[in-house]
Amino acid sequence: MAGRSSPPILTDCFSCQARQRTEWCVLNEDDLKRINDAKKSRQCLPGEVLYHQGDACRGIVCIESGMIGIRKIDADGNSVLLGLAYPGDTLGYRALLMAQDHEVSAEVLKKGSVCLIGEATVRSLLDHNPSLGHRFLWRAVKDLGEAENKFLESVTLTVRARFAHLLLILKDRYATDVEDGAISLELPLSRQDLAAMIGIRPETMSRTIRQFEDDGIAHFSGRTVHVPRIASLLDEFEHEDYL
Amino acid sequence: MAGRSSPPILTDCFSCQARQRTEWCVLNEDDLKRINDAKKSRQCLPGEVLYHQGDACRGIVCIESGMIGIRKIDADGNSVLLGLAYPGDTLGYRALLMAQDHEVSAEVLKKGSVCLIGEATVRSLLDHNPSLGHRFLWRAVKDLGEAENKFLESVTLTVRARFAHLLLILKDRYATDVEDGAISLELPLSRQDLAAMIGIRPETMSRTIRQFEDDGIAHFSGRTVHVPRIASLLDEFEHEDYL
DNA sequence: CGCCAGGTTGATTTCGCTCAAGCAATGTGG
DNA sequence: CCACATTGCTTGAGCGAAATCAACCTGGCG
Repeated sequence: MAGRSSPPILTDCFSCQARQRTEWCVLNEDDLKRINDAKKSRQCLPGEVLYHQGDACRGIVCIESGMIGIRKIDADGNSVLLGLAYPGDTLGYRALLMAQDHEVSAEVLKKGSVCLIGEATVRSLLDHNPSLGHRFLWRAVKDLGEAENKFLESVTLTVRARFAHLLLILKDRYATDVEDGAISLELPLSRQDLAAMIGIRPETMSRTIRQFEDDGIAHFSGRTVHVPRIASLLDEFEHEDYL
Repeated sequence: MAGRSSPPILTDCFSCQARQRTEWCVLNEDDLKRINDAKKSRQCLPGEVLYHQGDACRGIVCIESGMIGIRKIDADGNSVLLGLAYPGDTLGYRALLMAQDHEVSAEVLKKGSVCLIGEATVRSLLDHNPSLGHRFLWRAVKDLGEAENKFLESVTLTVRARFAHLLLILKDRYATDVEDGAISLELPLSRQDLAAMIGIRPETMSRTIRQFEDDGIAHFSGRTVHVPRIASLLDEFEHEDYL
């Protein structure tokens, strides 16, 4: 499914809606022009892989629209979704900075468009614009904190608790409808991808969803979830065992 | 055990052995003088806590000698050792950059000396010396990669495999004696801290060590370990199930 | 229509946690 | 100096959560 190359499109950094949210918002007119000239935009479709784990890093990817999944696969073929990336996020900066191959894959989950910016351009901008480096530093530090939390959770919390937490996180972005304590959300992910996000097997995901149904914590129908009481998710998440 | 404040000592950044390995190696004479004047050095003893999870961040800590453990504790009291820090490592930069409280504790594991550098000094140096920011960026990106690997391992590998990997990592620093495939190492950690590093219970650590003994993979006596064949550790680590 | 990927469900197993006891080394106060 | 806590480590018994193996059931899609 991957690899069918999509048509290039015309996008303009100056009018890019996502730019405000990116690390690039600190660029001045000149720098913005440089990046605008150097970048290549293109559409991308679900299933497409922007870069594979192990690929040489040729530059970075800036998401204008759509959704990208960051996936990591170990030697035994276990696949884990390390995170989701949205418009304004910049991908691949880590491999670029470490000057090594990509350690993760970036896979399109929802159709959208991305811009590719070559290694040389990025390096030159970084060298000559300190505040750009600061933004990336800030970003890396934030990601680092989240990664450490995930490790902590994976070794201390049960699957139920981790799934509850995942739903709480997805809520912030996907809650379509909120009324005093009750929410409903449209998940952007398949069941297997949900499973991959908390590092469990698809079967276990199914069963955990079943449990939440039976316990009245949430109702699942396709990719839409209805949670009558957000508080119950919080209970599951933090109140591991309330005795 | 914590909190008995140790005597300040005199240390000079210019002659600091650890500096070559730090982010600060990019400082010029002037900056080095500023940091040298602003810093406060002191000895620290095992058990002492340099800063607690939840403390406000007042600056950063630079390790001149000794060993520091980075610990994170969740709401239920589960303690995990996220990493070890050595001479040349700089701690607390994350809380400082994010301008928030420390998310982890830094606990002295081996006697040594550290330098404390105030928030204002660090910020001013960062603002006015771009390459310092680049060094920290590089460092954060490296830590991020490691953190993600730990998450991946925790959800895919067995305890045996994770422990084998931990030994392989400790080997690089603590292998006291190597002869064609056989090594012996002096662990810097108690059993419970070893357990905390891979997110398991002390009892499980005991049993895993027992297994390694029984399988002839390693021999443990106190804190010294003898591994007749390093290859067997590698097998445990990557060859999860070879059938 | 057959095929296949995604999802659910059931039966079974296994790995690691919990609870509990015991033990050696160390410390501590009378 | 001994009686005693205390702390770190080990071991056992039992349990429970999640993985594994396997069947089956959809809903697209050629």
